[in-house]
Amino acid sequence: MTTDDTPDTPQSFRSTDRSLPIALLRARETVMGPIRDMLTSSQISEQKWRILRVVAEAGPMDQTLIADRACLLLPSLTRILRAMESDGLLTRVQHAQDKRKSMVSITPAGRDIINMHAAQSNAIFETLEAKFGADELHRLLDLLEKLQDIDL
Amino acid sequence: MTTDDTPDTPQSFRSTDRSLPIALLRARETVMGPIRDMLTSSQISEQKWRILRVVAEAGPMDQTLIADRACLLLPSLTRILRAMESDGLLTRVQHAQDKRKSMVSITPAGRDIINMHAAQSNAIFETLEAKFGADELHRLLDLLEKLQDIDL
DNA sequence: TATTGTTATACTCTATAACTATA
DNA sequence: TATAGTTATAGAGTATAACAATA
Repeated sequence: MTTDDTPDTPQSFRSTDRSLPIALLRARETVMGPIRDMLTSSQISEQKWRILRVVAEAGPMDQTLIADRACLLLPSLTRILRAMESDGLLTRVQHAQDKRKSMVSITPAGRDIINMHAAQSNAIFETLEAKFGADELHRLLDLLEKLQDIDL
Repeated sequence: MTTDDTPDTPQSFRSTDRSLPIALLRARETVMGPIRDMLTSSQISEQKWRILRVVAEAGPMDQTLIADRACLLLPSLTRILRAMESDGLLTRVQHAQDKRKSMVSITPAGRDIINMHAAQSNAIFETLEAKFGADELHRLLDLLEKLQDIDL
């Protein structure tokens, strides 16, 4: 067939640069480079780092909320929290009213991990601000914050 | 000590909403929700989907470049490409000049997978455009594209 | 009945190093 | 010597379902 309504190579897709999931992933890989170097030195995985940041920020919270804020599934979180509790970075106590829940808090040792990386983490952010542009960086963060709340 | 220059709970970190790696991850999770539903129905992993998109877009390319564009490590890529080749979605041929390289191309069957999801994928994008705002979505994509190229 | 969290299981991806072959 | 890709291996995360305790 020389005439064909369904060509083999249709122009039906955006370039991957304009694919939001791929663009978000590539951008994240760029930013995570120096963060990974930082975390490798203290044997903390990216997931544990997110959990520490989330719990340090919002105080005692239940696991369903941690899973949501740190982008982890509950079964993964169960395993990771068990390890972090046994390393003394977090504590879990049963909720007084709703005994199904366990409330997770950060310990001083957990906070030490965060403080230990505060200077380096802020330096990475400042470098990014300088190279990317402070205005654009904050505009990007605004847009990402808004995107998180879209219901698809 | 009642006076202490290094408080236990220093305000030294941005909120996680303003942490670029976490914000990028949360935003991506939001967008990936419907995409995951779509891919589950055809048994294609996110990684395979990225590889198909990248290779379909740029034609025959070597594996190091695919790894870069699809955000995968070479050892992971080796395994995934072996499976995809055996499923008939891609072909690999040794580069004529540089015999260390193997050039990867998409097959008609691979392109079928892409075409099969084109309508649904575009519908997801259009929903997003409607809910998020077309202008802001394109501004976000511009910023992400710029961020990918920052050297940290 | 629904929700919170755990366990079980199979699979996949990650990360690193060591290796082959080619340049 | 350096690069492209493979293999090996250990570890970690993902995804789903089934389950116990509690609401």
